Amino acid sequence: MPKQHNMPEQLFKIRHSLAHIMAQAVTERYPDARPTIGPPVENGFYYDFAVPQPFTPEDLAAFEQRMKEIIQKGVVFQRKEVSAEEARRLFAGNPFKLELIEGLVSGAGDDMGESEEETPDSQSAAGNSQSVISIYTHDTFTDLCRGPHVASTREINPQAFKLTASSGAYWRGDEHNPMLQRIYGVAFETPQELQHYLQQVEEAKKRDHRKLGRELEIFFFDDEIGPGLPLWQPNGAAIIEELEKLAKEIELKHGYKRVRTPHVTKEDLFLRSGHLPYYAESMYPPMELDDGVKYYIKPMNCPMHHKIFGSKPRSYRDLPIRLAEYGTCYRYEKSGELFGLMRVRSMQMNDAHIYCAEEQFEQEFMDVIAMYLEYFNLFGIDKYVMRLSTHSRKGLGKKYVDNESLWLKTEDMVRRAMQKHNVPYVEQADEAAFYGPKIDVQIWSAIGREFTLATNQVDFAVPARFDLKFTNREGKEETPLCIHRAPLSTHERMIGFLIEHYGGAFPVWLAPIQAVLIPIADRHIEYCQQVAQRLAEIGLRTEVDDGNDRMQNKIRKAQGQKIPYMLVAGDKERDAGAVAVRLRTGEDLKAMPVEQFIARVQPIITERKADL
RNA sequence: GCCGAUGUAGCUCAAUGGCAGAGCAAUCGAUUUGUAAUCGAUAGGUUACGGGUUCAACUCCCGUCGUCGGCUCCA
Repeated sequence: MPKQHNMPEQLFKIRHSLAHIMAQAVTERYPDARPTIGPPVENGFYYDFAVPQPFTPEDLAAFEQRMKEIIQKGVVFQRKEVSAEEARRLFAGNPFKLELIEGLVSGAGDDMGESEEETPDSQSAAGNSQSVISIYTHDTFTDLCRGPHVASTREINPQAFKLTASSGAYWRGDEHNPMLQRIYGVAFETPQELQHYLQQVEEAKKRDHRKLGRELEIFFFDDEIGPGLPLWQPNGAAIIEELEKLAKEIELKHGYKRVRTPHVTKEDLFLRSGHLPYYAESMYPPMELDDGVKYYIKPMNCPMHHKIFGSKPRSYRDLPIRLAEYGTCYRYEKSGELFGLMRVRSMQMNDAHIYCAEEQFEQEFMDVIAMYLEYFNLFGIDKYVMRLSTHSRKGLGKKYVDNESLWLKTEDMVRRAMQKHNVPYVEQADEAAFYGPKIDVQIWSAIGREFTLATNQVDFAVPARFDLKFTNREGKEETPLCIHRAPLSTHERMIGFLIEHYGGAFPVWLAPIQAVLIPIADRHIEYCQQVAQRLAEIGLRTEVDDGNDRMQNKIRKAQGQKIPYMLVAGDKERDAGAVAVRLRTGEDLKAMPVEQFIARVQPIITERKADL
């Protein structure tokens, strides 16, 4: 996603000006530091510096203090337009600024670090010759900048910002470029808004799936097993089972057939698919057998499914053919990219491949979109963005299959299908798969990191590499299109997301433990076990808390585990064949016969309702 | 992979070069309780791992591994 600057004008100016003030503080303390770019961003701002030594936490505290002093002086920001020569002279000691100036001169970009839209054809030369170079000066500091800025630092509340972090960042976001040091700040108009934001961040940390996953005993990582390789505890496995059950039901309804494929395969398969050598760095290294044949652990399932499609002659009458598998894949993600369950090295994908004729494409593609919406509606997921990810011309032959007309054609197919069915989406160039455009569903983790949850991809290239064919109406051989889709993402990312989405309080059908039986005294344990047995008969995941705690503490523990139903049983309930039902919301439904509880719960589970 | 921070009991955290501790969890005992913490006792550690400095290292230094915050990348 590009950085969106849809914040109010004044806030934009405050944040942008704070970035300049920070640059002043930094260059005062470290005259060797070379400021590069420093834009406002969501919730604040950052500035990247080229420095000989990375900043320390003490540096940040000192910068923040100095910034407050500068703000309190009430200095003004002054804009001045300069010629290219003057700009070059002013920033002669700063190669990064000089690069920016050359960019401005050639009309390629600005000091916000944003590249202009990649539309070389439509781009007239108009902006180039007359691009304005402006500088802003406040106090002792002058920066190359488009602006706008506050008129005076009196518009900035010195108590309404905070420097939060420093980290490395590559110049212009390219890992082949030198690494700069970035300082992040958060900033608002008032101290109250800052406090509110900081509190929100604290609240979000409580929903973090890494924290909840441990507390709720859903999954964990172990040093001896390896980074990015989660172990699913019984609670996590219960969630997985439910998701697979859901997927199988829905996919059956949508005409999918289930297949199973091996986890390892000869190198030849991935050479054929084109993943090797291109994708090799994201794959676990091969194992070489005695005869010198290399085998890889699969990073995706598609080539295997292609083989199944190609295993016999296909007629147009057979299409579309939809092959589904919860395939287990392994990807050697770079160590620094791992992130709890959201980014792992072993994963189980809600994968399927749909082979269809071109005239069937729209219906198949939209059926997948409908499936997404069906799932999202079920989970109550509404904070997502559907993104049409398209190719870029400069990536043709490198990141993307080199066939521009097919790209344009398939992108248009997707675009028209989405528009015709009124599904909102945004478009993002240069994010496509190497074999075709796709609809990605973007979501955000509790701490605000963006991920692709589900994906729906067009593949106009790989079926041909596998010589996939069907016989069309005219008796001629034709290559099918392939749709790769994963509406439920991978178990790992989906469950990571769902933990945060529900804050650990899963709907009953997904809850790892659906009801806990709480005996009031030891003499009620046996009765509780009988009830638990009965509940197990209808498929409820139940436990009896026969521990030595008092009932109150058992409730507290169940509450902490976010178990939907707490079923309390004492003398009265035992004698009446009843349980006293307490919901995790705190609501007390009082005693009811066990069969009445079952009658309440069963439809909630089978219909996968959100309520308790 | 890169930059930085960080790693103490299952979990959350103390101990700033001088005997490694607390709360929760666990185990045992007592209690038998009516809707968010009953009481007591016990056990739990080669302070991530490997080197080094020092009379003495959880503490200082170096390396490895993991984790966290970013960058890059992605289901």
